[in-house]
Amino acid sequence: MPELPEVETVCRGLRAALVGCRLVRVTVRRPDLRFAFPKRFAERLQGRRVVAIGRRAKYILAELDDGAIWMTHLGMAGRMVLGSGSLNEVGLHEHVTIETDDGQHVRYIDARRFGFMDLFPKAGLDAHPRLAGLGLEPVGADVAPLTGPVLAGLFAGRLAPLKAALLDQRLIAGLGNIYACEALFRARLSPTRIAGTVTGARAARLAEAIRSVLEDAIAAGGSSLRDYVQTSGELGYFQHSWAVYGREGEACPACNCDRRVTGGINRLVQSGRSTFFCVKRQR
DNA sequence: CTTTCGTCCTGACTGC
DNA sequence: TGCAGTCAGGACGAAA
Repeated sequence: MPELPEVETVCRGLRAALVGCRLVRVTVRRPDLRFAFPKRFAERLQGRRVVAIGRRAKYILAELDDGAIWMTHLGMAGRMVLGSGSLNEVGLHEHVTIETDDGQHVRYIDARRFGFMDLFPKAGLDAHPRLAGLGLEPVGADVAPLTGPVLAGLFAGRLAPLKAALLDQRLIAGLGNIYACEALFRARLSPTRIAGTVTGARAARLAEAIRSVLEDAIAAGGSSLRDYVQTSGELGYFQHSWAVYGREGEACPACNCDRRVTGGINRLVQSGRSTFFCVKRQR
């Protein structure tokens, strides 16, 4: 489910509901998500008040009143679902349940168990092994804007295909497979182009495309793939705005070329991931 | 150093 | 309808 826009959507839902609340009961049902929970996770979380909730790349970071950070990564299929009232049924794959002092609860549901949680002192935030190597944050009010020259600087000298460079979290943090494809389409750049050749006007187009596709997706509440839902249980709807992702064989929505003219949306596999692109428009 | 590949896990979908 | 095979949003760690 979650790339940056979906994580941001979940973050906003959690922030609105949980900031100011005390976490009065924490139940962990499976100790074996992607990584083991830290020692005494539930006991340490229990009784803490949530001070703030933010996001770095695809990580949800909740600051607690004892100076700790509660980190959640949703992996490929993780969901945070808010509710209130009785908790008589435990859902399938509901690995963590947290109840608050004002009668709400948040359930962490993750069929594939690729997600994980951590709990550590805020002083160690910048040095956290999952965060320390992350690259630029592409959107957000409190980050330096991603510009063409900045992007060109990141890619300078890189021989990797552009698509692979976009997925490299050490360069730009938070882009995933879907939005990397969509950004390349908006920027009219080929996914197979050598990353280091993206300079000048091309870099400016790509920087703008990355920002705009992420912002548009956040505004739409993210993309719903299979069972993705927001914390409220509502569906995001940006998947209807995908121009190329999952559209192999269709005509290009921008130039309308299709297979009869050896164009249209093609699919190829790059470093094990599907890439969708218009062979005519993206160069 | 850079880059690719296999891997973790379950569920949904496709095609026979 | 059943069943085997394929694929999926991420990211780590081994290997080349």
